[in-house]
Amino acid sequence: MNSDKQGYDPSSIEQKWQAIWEENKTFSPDLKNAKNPYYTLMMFPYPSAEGLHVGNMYAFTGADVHGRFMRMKGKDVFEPIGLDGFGIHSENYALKVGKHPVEQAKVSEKNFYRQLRATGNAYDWTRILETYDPDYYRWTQWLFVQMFKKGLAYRKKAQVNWCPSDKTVLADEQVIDGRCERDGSIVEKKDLEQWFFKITEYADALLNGLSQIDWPEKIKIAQRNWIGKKVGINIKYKVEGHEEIIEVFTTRPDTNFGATFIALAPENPLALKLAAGENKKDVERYINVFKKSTDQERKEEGREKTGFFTGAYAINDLTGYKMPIWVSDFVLMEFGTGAVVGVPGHDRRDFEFAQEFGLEVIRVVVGKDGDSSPIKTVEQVQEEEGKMVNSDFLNGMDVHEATEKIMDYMEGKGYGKREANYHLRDWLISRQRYWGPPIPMIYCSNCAEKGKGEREDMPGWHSVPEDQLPVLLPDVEDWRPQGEGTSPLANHPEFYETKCPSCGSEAKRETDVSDTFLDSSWYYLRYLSIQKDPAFAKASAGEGKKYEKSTEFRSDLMPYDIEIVKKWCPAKIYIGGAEHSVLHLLYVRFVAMVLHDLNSSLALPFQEPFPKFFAHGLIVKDGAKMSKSRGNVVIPDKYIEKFGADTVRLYLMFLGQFSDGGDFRDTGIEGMFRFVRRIWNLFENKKFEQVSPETLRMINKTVKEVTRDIEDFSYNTAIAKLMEFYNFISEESNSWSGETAVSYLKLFAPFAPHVTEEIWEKMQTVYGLQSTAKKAVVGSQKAVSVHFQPWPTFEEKYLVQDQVLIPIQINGKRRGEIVVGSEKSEVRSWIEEKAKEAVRNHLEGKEVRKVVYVQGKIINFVV
RNA sequence: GCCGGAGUGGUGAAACGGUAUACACGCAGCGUUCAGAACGCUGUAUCCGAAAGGGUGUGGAGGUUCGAUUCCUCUCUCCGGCACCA
Repeated sequence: MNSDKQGYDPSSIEQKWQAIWEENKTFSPDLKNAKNPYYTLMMFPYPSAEGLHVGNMYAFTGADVHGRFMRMKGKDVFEPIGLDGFGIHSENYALKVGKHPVEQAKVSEKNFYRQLRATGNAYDWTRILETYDPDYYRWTQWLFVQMFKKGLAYRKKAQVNWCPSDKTVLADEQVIDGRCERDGSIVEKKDLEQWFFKITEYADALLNGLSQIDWPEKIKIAQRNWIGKKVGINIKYKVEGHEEIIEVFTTRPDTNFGATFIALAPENPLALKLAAGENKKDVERYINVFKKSTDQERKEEGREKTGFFTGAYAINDLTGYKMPIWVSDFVLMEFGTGAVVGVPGHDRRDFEFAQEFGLEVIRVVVGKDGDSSPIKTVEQVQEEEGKMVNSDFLNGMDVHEATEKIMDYMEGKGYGKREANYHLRDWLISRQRYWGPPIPMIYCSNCAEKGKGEREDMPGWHSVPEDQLPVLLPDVEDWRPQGEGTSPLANHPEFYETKCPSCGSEAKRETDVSDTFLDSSWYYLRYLSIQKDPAFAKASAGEGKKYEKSTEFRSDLMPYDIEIVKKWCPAKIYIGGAEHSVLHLLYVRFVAMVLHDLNSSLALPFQEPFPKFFAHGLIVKDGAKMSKSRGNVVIPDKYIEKFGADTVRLYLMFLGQFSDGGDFRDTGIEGMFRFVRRIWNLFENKKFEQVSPETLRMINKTVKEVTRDIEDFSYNTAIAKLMEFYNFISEESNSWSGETAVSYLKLFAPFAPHVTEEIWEKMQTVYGLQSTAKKAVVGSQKAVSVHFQPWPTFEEKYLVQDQVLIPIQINGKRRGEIVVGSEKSEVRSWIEEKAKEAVRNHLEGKEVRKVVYVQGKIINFVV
């Protein structure tokens, strides 16, 4: 082989093509007229920290390969990108580097877009968006207003999660093991009045929708668990000597004949009401200690049960048993009714509690082990299936049957009512921070006094009229978090002082901002609706009236172009990380469902925005997720500079399965660079000739396999097959034709878009292959690009080999092989004879009892 | 504790129930070179053997099958998610 090595210069090639693509709007589809819309969406990045890291690049490249492939398959691919730049991530980074978030956003934006351009992804650069752009967050606020108008946004004083270092409240989804999702500080409880979204109203819809979408099972399971629907019964118990009724939720009413106590959550108001005399003091003290504790302390592993007796008793109607009523912190106020009925024989926690305080244990179920003795140890606690005992009319039934029977019975007697409970809580949406969209609400005390308001159930509250949006985030100097349960904006009368939209009197704006996850809950709709046409911009600035006459969509009047949305949505594929399984991926579904239920022309025609989701793997470094605090963030820039984006893309995609991710190390990246350069040299040096049958077979095989692998997101094996073809064709003795070269180049194009584009161009001008290159018309420009060429096809007839290798096994062990003409492989008896001969020495003295022959594949002798 | 996923060469990793280790990295030898870099060629699971050849091998133990990395049961280890949710 010729050892020419100077030719390939990635940086000049890549810069050249990135500029050409962007200038010609090569990858900006005509959203209105596209014939085969294919919306491929990638989760947009948080542009915080020091820049795009290789983990981001890995994810984005994988998504881009898919998009490029679909484009060559004839789809009009829309592949947008933007920045999720509002929110605590970015603000915390600004805090760290001591810069104003507005300033930092400008720096990050520039840097991220530079990096994103350098990766060579086929983004539509005419439709980028940033969540902190008033043109965007205006509509995030609009979304909030819709939530309010539909009764889905409300205020509630509640004990909420408070992160002391971020100095804001957090949603349940953002608390992991009692710690803040972002910085790991222990979350405290705080009584604050906050804005919530009623995601619980969509709990069943969110649950049921899961069965209709093509998502990884583990994400569906995570969402199912998070929603946590439990079907059971609310049972009412009378309290001896009191008017009060205690209501408990249970999924195991079948065991109710074994109920021996009641436990109340410390927050349950009944606890203090029922406690009397000496007991009252203890209960009060217990509740006070509880209030000061953190969730972390309360839920600590293996902690002994604590609690106090209130002195009161509830009556179990089934048995007449006087159940002592206790208060204990193992009972959660947020779940069910904040009270449980204790059946210590058949619930571990109840047993532990009963042991601690000497309460009676009654067995009512006998399990598989047949143990029917009194339950004395934790190991004996019977939580599984079994047969009922000591339970009157339930005796002998299995637990499932008994559960239905007893619920029917209780409902009939009026003791209780069937009920479903959910783990899912309403979405706490307000944040006491600066860097987010101000919540577009106004509170008027004048209206409040009169009991008036936009909504009957929320006197005094009005949403900001839609034509007054956005409520601009003011550029203030004291933007740092306060820590007093208010946002920095609460110090700015010039921001919050306003007039009531209803009565006109002095009123106050909400000063909290909304959660970052609201920003990202609808961005896919805005991508489709961005208008950056200069004529339009002028018109919307009041300098022209051209647009007013038309009924066309205007991005300054509407959040999204519903006609375009109908054409392109739901997105064909959504690609992103699985770490958002119960955060973003739940919220985005919820918001789509709400928008689907809008009572306006903007109502979405679908409920599930992403019928197909692909979860890419995570790139870690030294076994740990990349993060600034660990100091293991790898930025791709220096690798791109040294080897070119094509090499880095290939290298990342070759690491392993796209769904697996992996540990990043740069050993081997040079090997990939050598491969790209070899391809370059191959096209420079190898002459096109008559194609041989072997080459024809090889290229057809490669087309077949690479196509299948890309369809399966098995990029690493696709690249391996491209290498195999190279190894084959680089042999001096194997010739190729221009047509073969074209096919090969196309297969390579999604992975290495720049070098293939350069070679493609040369093939037309220098190598004189004009005829094979079809011109692609893109936008208003004519672009001749390999990325718009039809994907190569293969024909089965070329895949047939005239010689086949048949391995010979004896008792399943490989002992030899024969090479036969493929037409001969059909003749079983002949193959059998040949094979026997080939492994004669192994068969000597043995009796062949059975022969298994899989035509053209393998032959096995059983001896 | 519960629910997922994964354990294959020195390394990243391949294998519709049919030749285990494709492809690459690394390493070794050779060629090219004054020399190095780069490039090219050859070899590279492991054990016995000079070789031919043979034995053993996909975390471990069983099972189904003519044949198992692949399917089933049990078990160990690692990684992710959830967790005092009644």
